[in-house]
Amino acid sequence: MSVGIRHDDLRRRNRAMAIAAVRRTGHPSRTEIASATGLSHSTISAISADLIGEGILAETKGGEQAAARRGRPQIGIALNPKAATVVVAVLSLNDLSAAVIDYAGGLVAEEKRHLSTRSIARDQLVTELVAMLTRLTAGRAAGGRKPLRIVLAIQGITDAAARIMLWSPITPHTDIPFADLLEHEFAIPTTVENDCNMMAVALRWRDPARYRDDFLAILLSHGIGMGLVLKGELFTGTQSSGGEFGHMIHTPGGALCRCGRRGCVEAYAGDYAIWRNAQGKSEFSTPEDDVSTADMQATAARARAADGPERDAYRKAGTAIGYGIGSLFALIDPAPIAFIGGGAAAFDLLEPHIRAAIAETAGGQHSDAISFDTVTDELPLIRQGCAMRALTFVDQEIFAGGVGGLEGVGKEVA
Amino acid sequence: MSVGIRHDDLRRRNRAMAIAAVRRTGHPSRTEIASATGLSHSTISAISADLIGEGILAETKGGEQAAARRGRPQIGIALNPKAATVVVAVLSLNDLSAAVIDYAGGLVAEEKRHLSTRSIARDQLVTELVAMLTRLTAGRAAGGRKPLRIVLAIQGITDAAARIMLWSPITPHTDIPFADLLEHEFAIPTTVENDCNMMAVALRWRDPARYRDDFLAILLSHGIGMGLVLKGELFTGTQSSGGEFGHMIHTPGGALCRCGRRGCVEAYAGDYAIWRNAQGKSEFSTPEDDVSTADMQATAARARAADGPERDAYRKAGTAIGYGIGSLFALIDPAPIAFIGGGAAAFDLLEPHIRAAIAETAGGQHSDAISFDTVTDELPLIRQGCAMRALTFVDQEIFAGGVGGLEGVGKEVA
DNA sequence: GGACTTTTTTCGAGGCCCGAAAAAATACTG
DNA sequence: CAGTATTTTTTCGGGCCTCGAAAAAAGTCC
Repeated sequence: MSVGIRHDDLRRRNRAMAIAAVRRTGHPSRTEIASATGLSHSTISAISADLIGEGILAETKGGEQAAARRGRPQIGIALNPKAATVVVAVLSLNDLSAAVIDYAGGLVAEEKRHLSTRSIARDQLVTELVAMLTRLTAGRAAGGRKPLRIVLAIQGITDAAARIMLWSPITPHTDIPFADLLEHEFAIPTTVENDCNMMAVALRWRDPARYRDDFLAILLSHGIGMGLVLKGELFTGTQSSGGEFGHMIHTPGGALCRCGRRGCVEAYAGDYAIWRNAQGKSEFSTPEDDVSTADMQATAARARAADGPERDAYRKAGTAIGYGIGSLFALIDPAPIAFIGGGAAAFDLLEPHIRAAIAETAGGQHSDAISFDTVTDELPLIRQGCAMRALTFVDQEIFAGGVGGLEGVGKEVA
Repeated sequence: MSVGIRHDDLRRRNRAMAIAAVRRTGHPSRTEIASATGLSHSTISAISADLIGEGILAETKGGEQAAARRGRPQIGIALNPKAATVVVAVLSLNDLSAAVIDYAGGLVAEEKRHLSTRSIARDQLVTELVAMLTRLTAGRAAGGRKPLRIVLAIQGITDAAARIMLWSPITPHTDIPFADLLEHEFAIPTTVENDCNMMAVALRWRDPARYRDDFLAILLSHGIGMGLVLKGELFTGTQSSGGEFGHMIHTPGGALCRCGRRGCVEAYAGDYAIWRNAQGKSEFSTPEDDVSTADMQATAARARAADGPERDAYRKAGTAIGYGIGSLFALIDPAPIAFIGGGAAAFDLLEPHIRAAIAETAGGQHSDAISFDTVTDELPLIRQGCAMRALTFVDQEIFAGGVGGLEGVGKEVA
């Protein structure tokens, strides 16, 4: 149950609003913040004076002046990059990458390396992650302050509290409590997020005009994932990170899915499924562990060249995706979609069948109006999503609270 | 974008919290309200003094004393039934019913009548509704105050703003702006809600222990509907009342649905679909407009008696529902389900197949743990849901604002 | 250089919530 | 039965916070 608003919450919330307005807008003037938040000029004046005093925000000296208008010029206010840093890490199939990001979202340092995630031991996986984060933060800890947040994105399912990786296709190990492990190691608040959810978060920051309140980010790669934003909020399941679009049932009793069940969308549209169909193997044969990008590109090329089993495989994939989207649209109404990942490179092969299938469903009446978009490289998107997630946490949970920024952290160090 | 908290919003919100606590709890003491809302005793004391002074709440004189404990006895605070009335109306196939409800949720007056909704003219439909509401409110307007809210529940789809009936199976007419029509007629704020959503709302009030944050209410009748509560909030589509569970696709290209598409869950599990299969007709034959309750009962009886086409029809229905639920659970994780309506009377015939299908899906791992519940008579549930919806609107939008209750309304009349 | 315009800050007023203390109302106890 | 203990409710003063109005600041325009 939601709880009453204490008097001290008031300032906290309004500070959070002001910070959020700055993060969204870039370098708004006080007047702009006031109108964005609906608060009075005097309140914004007081709050921004505090935030600047605490080193969280900073006035943009000079900068590119807006067209010199009559009247006192506006003073831009921006995030102070030095106010904090956060750490993001992305764990995907056979790859681990991480970065340190400053408070304004700028890259401070990054590292990326190969890791045989499918064969590595459980402890070793954690150790490698800890080691990378240690390397990234070690040099910087001396010069500055400890990062205020770690966000780890993984392909797979997490619990609703974003603390435990419940299951992932990239490793046989399950129920790894990454958040606890990293918090114990670094004493920095940590969450574990689903990669597709982070893609959705990133899209919202990248293109707020297009991806505002309601949209889907669908990952087309070895498996099928989805991040869903509804009414401006990331949609998650009740107990898990949720949104397992790839495991909606397309055909009861149908093709064998990597998850062991039958007829999932993924069992038709995942890389392994397209590959399986293109190779003319039985739909019930065991899925490949991995299909190389080169193989998928070759398959797509053959599908484009001639009407053979490859083209048919993409037809089946598009149909499964389309019906899945149709069923989803029956529940949430149509919304714009971004297709992301390697599979999006073959989107030309999928799109007609996706549209045809959607047209057969409840979302179909506006089938033409549904707009698609593709992004082939998912990693930057995931990383950006993690960064924004981490930073908004710092904004709202730490800096909104008052003791924060350079001052507060400085004291802590002393 | 969410907006800053103005100073005057504070009291408004905390008043709303206090009222909500009373509505949930029945007749809590000030101390209980304080702990429920997290506000201090002094604040609650002030707020409840105001609310009592305005005639919104009232101390429960005497009443059944809680086990006499040491110390000053708690004074129960309850909703003042006379503080307001609301009007609820339910429009379903061939039936129109309406009621006036007092502020404490008690029935003041009701009326119910037959209406040939499928053949009636558009204007006539509205006229009949207006006439019934006029009759119900007329006598009372003299003695008291005008109702503060009208909530109309319909089978079918509304827009997200709950103002327009976009489509309904009970009438060929579409896009009827009921909210505007009734507001114009009565000058009372009105919303139009989906019947299944109201069932879900009602379940939450009836049995909060079982139906708290996440659950489904599935209507099994001529068509299939769903109300969905996620994270304590009614889930609606982005553009419509949403949650068209019955039109998720069960089998691409499958049985002909009433909606004109193929393979929807409803095309297997709606009364008309069960009837069609039981009669041995083609899955592609045009659905009956209506199947009588008696016919459905007879069909169920035959299905129970012998393994024939009737039993098979229920098997297909249960399978479709189960796979639909499975796909839904892939998105939202498993949650308790209430099956409501005439179809729930044959739930014994459906349940094994529903469970078997769910077990084949992503929600399957906990298939046994998913608990089902049935309610055969939907109308009281819909009406209660409407009443609670209307009353909580009055609580939060009117009475929380200060000028309200007997006083304020009295002034208005004067 | 003065008038005008727009942004930002300052200041006093009004509200609201909180904690502590007081008041109220009842049970317990000898 | 009177006094004590206990629990609930109210009262009161203090501290914040937001707001509107007015003042100050910092330019452009003529």
